[in-house]
Amino acid sequence: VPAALSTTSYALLGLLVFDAETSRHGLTGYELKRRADRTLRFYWVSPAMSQIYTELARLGGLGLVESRPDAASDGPPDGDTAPAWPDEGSPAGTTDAPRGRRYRITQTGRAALLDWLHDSQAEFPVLKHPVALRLLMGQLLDPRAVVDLLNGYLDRLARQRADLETVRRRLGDNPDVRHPAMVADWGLAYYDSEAEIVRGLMDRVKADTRDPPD
Amino acid sequence: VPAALSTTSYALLGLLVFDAETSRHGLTGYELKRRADRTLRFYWVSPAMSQIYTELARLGGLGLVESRPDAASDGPPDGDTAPAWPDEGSPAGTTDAPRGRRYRITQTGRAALLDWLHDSQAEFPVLKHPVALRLLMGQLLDPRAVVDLLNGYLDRLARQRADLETVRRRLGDNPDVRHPAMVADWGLAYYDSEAEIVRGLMDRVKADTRDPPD
DNA sequence: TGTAGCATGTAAGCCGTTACATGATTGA
DNA sequence: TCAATCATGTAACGGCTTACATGCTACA
Repeated sequence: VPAALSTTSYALLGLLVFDAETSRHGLTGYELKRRADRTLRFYWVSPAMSQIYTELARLGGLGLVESRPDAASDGPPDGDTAPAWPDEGSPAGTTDAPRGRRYRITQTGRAALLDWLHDSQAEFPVLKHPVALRLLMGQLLDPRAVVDLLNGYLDRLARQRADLETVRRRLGDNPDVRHPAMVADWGLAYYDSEAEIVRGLMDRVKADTRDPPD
Repeated sequence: VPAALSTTSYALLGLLVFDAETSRHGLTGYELKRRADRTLRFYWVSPAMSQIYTELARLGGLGLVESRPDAASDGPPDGDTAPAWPDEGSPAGTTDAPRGRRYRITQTGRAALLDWLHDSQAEFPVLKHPVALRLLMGQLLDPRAVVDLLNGYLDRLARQRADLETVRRRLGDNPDVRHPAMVADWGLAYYDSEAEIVRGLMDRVKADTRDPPD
């Protein structure tokens, strides 16, 4: 029954849940950031490092995540024997100089995430589209500048799509990541549609240039 | 050569430019808000009233907009005779109780907007998509809940599309608003594509439910 | 030896929201 | 006369970014 969290908090909890299902050590803030860069950024945002740490501190305060000093950074790749979750106060003498902290979602955190997934009406997406915004004022520009604007966008779009494609390939058809794969496909289809629309708009601009020179 | 402005500032300047080309009185903060609600919100955001006023004050301070007290609120619809831009210090005695302020873009403002349109590389759009974010964690949910989520989104999408369609209709094929019309068409195509993608995803979720029950 | 990556944090500040306060005008 | 709309603003605060500060490890 925690106080209201931001959507970004839940997004991070989501990343931690995924990790919990595939490993036992938890994630450092740094790793969390990289995961956010890999997937979250396409559908939400990838928070700044500094925000990740503040967020982690907040979630920790609420008991939604727990953290331990990271002593076990790459010991031998033992299957089972190593302590997966070392205790806070490590036995006296072992000054292992822990290099960081590893965070795991707690049961409470899991419950909070589930609550959010269930009873919160998902808000309508917010799109901040600088290209569309500029096109809106296209009559202030030379048609060539408008075409350049749209071409620039197509380039970025292609690069973004390629990045997402890489992510998608890594997911493969593993049923464990069926939903992430669906969302990646969504993103790819979105980029494709966007590119097609923009190409259409470019044609329109070019046609307007030939026919009625304003 | 003004200090850096936020994109939202330029968006408001854009609305003021449009107004300047079709009227001579300028806009009140309130009217600006309504225009933002009509178009800006689909591709950017519609700022809160309070922000519009603060933004207007800032732009005024930079000399990018000018404002006058609003005395001429709907006099007779005279074509030409009425003073379109009353002086600040109105003649002594006329205590017309100006109900507000009307803002117009200045030449400097226009130049700043043009500069921005020309030499700023348009950033890549930012999409904050709560539905995609939730779908990402779909394995934590009952497939039925996932379908509900997507259905809810389809509903909202249809409503949003209808709103934008209304806007689009008003623009018609008037060449003066060719670019706003293009952007509206872009939005409509985007909503259509989004709906199609989501329907596809729903089918996938349903198929997954029938075949491998996880 | 130095650069890149790993790792964590604090401080300042911007952008934007909600809540609050105020008051005039219009029309049912 | 009451509600809705027009109209303008201030205050508090949340979320997030950039800039800054620190230090370790791996490797070329």
